[in-house]
Amino acid sequence: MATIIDLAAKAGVAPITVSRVINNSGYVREDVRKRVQQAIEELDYVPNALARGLRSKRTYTLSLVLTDITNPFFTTMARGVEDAASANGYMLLVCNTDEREDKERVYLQLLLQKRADGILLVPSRKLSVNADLFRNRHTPVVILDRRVEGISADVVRGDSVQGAYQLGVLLASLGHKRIAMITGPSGVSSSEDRETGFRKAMREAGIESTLLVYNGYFVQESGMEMTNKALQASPPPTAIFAANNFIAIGALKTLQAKGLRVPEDIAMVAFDDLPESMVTFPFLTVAAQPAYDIGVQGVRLLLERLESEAPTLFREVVLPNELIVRKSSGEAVKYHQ
Amino acid sequence: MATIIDLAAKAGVAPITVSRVINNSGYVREDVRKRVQQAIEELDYVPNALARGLRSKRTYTLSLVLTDITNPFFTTMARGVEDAASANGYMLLVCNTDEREDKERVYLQLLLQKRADGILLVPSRKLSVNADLFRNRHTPVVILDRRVEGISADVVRGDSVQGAYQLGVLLASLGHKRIAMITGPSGVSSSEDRETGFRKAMREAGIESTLLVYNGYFVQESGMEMTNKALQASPPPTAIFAANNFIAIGALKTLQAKGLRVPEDIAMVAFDDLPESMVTFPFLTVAAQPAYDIGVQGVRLLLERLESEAPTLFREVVLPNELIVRKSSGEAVKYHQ
DNA sequence: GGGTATTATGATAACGTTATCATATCGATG
DNA sequence: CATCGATATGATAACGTTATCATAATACCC
Repeated sequence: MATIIDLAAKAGVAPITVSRVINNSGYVREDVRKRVQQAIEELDYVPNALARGLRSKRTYTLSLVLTDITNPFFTTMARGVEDAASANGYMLLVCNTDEREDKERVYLQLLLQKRADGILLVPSRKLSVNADLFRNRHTPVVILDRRVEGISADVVRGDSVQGAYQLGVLLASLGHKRIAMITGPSGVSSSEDRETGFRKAMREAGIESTLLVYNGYFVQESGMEMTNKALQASPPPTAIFAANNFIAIGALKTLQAKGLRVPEDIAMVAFDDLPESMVTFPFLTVAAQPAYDIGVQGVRLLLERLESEAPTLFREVVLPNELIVRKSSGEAVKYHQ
Repeated sequence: MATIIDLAAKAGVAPITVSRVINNSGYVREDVRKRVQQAIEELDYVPNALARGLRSKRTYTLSLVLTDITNPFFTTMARGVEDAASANGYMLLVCNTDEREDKERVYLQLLLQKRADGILLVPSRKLSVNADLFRNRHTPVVILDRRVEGISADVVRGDSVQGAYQLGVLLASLGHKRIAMITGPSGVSSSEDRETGFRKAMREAGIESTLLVYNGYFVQESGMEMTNKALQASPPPTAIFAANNFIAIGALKTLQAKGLRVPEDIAMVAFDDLPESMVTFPFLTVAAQPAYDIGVQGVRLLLERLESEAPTLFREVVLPNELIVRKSSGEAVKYHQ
């Protein structure tokens, strides 16, 4: 493969002059530039990003480490990250941790090795065992979607407390007194924050004491299991709050299997909307997070820090959710418990 | 950041010995290995993958260029690629082209610059304007999901002809005589192959002359538009074949908006299943492609070529689809046209 | 026309690692 | 004990690029 040395020989200049042409830096006379560009064409030259990165200490690569690439919420977020990155001349590396801290560690180490200019991370746990990887390193990090302790970084996330609170207020206002919350694991901030917000709404409505809470995982099967358990409670809930989209779909499946209609027999609300393109008949009432925007803002903060326009203190950007009321939350409840 | 030179100084050995420890290559005495490993710990060393790749000409990175990361079919395929890559010690770079050849070109150029060891490509067109990028380069390429002309590469794809044929046979056997096919653009092999397979079934059933064909794009909006047009035909179709999942969802939306019930008023079949985790009540009859497996097989062929166990000739792996009959295709039609 | 700023080009070294070749030690073998 | 293969370590150069510093040519100003 041709190198700038070959190009330099062909164009009759020094390698560094070729470098100047490629990078559009420094001074190059117009006719020299033409000669070099012609040599580039003729030799079918492809710059070696490894050598460039090694010498210049900039790879123009960002990396995104997230927990579940099959979840449309994260796919959308990733799209936001990608668009913002590529608009600024950066490539994006995406890694998937399956919510596992060991995989997270392996990937973060690999990314540090590759000298990505910056990292966007959806941490799998609030208390990260991988926080140590970032100490004494100058690779800047932005935390997305969740809070984490022990990592000095900017944070961009949706307002889980507020979104869950709104959904709770809605259910309470519809007259529900016995509500089940099916959520992710404790130790994950989004899960905990949604519980906090929802509890607050319950407390204000005076029905916190009858609240049923089930902790599981942010996947469909877990949604099914938790729903099964919730339905066995006595008295059973008249409404369910699912803490993310996959849990919600699992719940709907279980309800359908049991012959329970939504919202006639039981009401449902959930966190995270599904993309319009994937749902034939949207009917879940949700707190929709600005997934795409979380990604875009994350890149903005990261690039500011790379170009050292950022303040020394770390920032936390909390974006509001949108409450979308559809069929699944139903009408006001007409009966007593 | 610490380098192997620092480590060497600390451990009292030559840099190359440190390299041997890190790579587990050559001979190193046990006590020396221990000393070096301790130095690695103490200095919190992270190898520089840029320098490694530059010198050794191997980056242990594969890249995947696909057309639509928001489509669960491709997400699943990407999962297969990722799992297979990481199981073999390779990282994965994923790029999204939005079916645009200009974006495809930019990304392929970047990947060549980064010296990815191999590329997995879902080409946006059958006649690729970017084929030239691979000539006289030794970066091996595997084409996924589609056929392409002018690129010397292994190919792994689902059998679009067969899948579409099966769906066509099914609809014909149910008694449909007037069927609309809503598909992607001509010039994309998957789109064309599905038309070929479907037409074959129609021909064999003696109803090719009444077939309605609409070309659009593999996105929801296009599915809506094509369905609208199809319904205006005279006589209107009694069944629709959607050539991918997003087109199908668009069609369902339009049918619902018009108050048409599926399958009672009009039957539907489609290509590509949606993941179980995303659909509450699966009811589309589909030809499901082995998306995950396409990814896995692609990596296998690529790695074989990297380790030069592959034959000189290029291989084409065509995986069968699974016909999943659900509600949307309905019962046998009881009426005449 | 002498001095200064701007434009243009290059020599050299360095980024951090490993390929290649060289050399030394050790144990086993007959 | 001479020989040989296995074990162990290192010196040197190279991968392809750009940072840094130096120098030359040109333009500009009073």
